[in-house]
Amino acid sequence: MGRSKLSLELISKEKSRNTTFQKRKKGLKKKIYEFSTLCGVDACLIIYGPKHGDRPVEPEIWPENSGEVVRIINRYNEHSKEEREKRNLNLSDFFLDRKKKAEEELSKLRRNNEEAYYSFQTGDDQINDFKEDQLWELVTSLDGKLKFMRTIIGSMKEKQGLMEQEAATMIEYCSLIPQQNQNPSSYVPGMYQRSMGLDHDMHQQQPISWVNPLDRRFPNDYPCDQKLMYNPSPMATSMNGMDYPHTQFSGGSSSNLHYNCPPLEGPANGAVSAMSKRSISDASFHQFNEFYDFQDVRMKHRMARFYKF
Amino acid sequence: MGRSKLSLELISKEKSRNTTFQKRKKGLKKKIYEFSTLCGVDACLIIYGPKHGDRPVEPEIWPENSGEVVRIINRYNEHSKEEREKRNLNLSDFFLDRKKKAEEELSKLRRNNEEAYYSFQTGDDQINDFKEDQLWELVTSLDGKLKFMRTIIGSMKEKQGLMEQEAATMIEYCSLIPQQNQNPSSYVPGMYQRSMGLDHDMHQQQPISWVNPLDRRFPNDYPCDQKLMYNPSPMATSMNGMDYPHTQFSGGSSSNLHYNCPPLEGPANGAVSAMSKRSISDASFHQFNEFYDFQDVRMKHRMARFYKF
DNA sequence: CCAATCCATATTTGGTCGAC
DNA sequence: GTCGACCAAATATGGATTGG
Repeated sequence: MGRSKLSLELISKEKSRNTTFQKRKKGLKKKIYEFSTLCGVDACLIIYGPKHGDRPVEPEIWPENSGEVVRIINRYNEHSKEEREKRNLNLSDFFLDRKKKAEEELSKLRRNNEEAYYSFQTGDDQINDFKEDQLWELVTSLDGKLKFMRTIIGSMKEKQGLMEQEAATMIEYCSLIPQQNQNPSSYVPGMYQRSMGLDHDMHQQQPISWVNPLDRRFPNDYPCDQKLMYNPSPMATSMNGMDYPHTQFSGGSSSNLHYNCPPLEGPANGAVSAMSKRSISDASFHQFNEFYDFQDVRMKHRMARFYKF
Repeated sequence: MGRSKLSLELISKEKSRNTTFQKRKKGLKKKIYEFSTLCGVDACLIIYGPKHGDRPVEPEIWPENSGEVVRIINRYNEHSKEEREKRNLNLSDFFLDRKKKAEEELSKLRRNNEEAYYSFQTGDDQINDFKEDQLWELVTSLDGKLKFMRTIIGSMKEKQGLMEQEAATMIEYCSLIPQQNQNPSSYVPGMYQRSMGLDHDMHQQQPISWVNPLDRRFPNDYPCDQKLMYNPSPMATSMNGMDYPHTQFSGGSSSNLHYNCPPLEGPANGAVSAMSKRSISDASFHQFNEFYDFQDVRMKHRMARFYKF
């Protein structure tokens, strides 16, 4: 009988496909084992089998020791992160510095979160409970926020010709921020917050104001004209035209349901300086980042641009 | 001459080790390509070559597209995370069922997100841009939300003796939800949203109301007395005392800056039925979950209890 | 030194069959 | 049906050779 020639396309018959899967999987593992042994190199293999209909697919790995796999994956991630950073070398030092600091803070915060998480799981933490109505308020509020954001997004149709390189950089940046944090400096210093319509349990209240899109000034602590100051190739060329997010607040609607975020530090107090808008906390950005799904990814890019880059 | 038999140990001669490395690497990639194609499965390969003395080792991957590799790695990470979480199998069927459904939806949403992400990265998606002031509104709003939540949390001191087992289940549930989603059913059907104090670009507006903590009723579509209805061991025993989150909205403060979330479906329309509160969307929950950090994890637990369990 | 090619043989694997 | 074993063709690949 002998072996028939293979046709390099999906094997149609499920039965023989499964057989081939098993056989070749075995062969593959043997190959990679030999390879790794003979050449003395790190290698790993991840295989997702065809879903067997009922159970969720189990990944098959080589080496069997998943710790090894994680190690190699991390090594890879490290590498690709470095790659990413290398590609970002055409950013100005100004932005690189900001990025670096954010990353440092992030990893610290992540550690904190993990510690909190596990100390909780192991019962080292105390469990507090809350009033139902308060919890429901939160949900309601968040759903409202969501709806609001979607509406805003839906109304945002203007484009600014964001260059692809820039976009890639930003999405990369976003992908560096998969965690929330618990940094108390999560407030916008000196920035009055818009109300969420609930003053329950709030003690500090005062009218809020919001960004008036027509009242803009260029900040003087920020490179308004990137092209002149850095000319960092692709980024810079699309940097102009969006250097005025650091606006003073003024006018705008107000609510009788509100609260304010008192300034924590920084120069701002009362009138909001450009700096205070610049220094909006990482926490906020991270939460922003987490809060919206990929459909809203474009917004993230804009945020990243204003915030970090 | 022909081929000599291999000895399955590190090849000592650097020269021939390198040759073998090159040859077998190629063969391995071919194998995995065939494997993946023939069997139609996800697979990826990471190889670290021997360091060439001078330059840092470059990883070789298959598929060549590093995005694919990242996707598969993430899938693997997701999986191992879920594995870890499956250790808590001592849940009642009631909760297991809910958990399973949530997991399924989640993985679907993740897929969607990943697709969106990569289609974006490869430029298949369009890049839309937004107005700065709108973006800043969002940040401001989110920061305000954060502050609000912290204040609420600070004021929540009552405890209800949440049992540890229950807490573990909930944190597990929460940790299953690391992604946002783009499900349009993210709104609370029939639930009026509290305002965020911004009616810019909003077209549907009407006065909002919010949960009055004093106006509570027990819903009749929800197991008020878990102990009698299910008695699902550890969970149920702590279920009583928090079965009245499904309150009709009434009274409360209102804002002149607001919007509403129109009912999408379900029985609720106008007055909010208990059911409508029950059926608050997963999307909302996920976003809630993402929005707050571990310091606020206790709140998540309560949410999970009201929402899912 | 590297890469491509050749060659002969080592290995892999599709199809089949039998045990369970 | 799942598994392993078997068989023969298909592949992979050490090692030599060739061409830079």
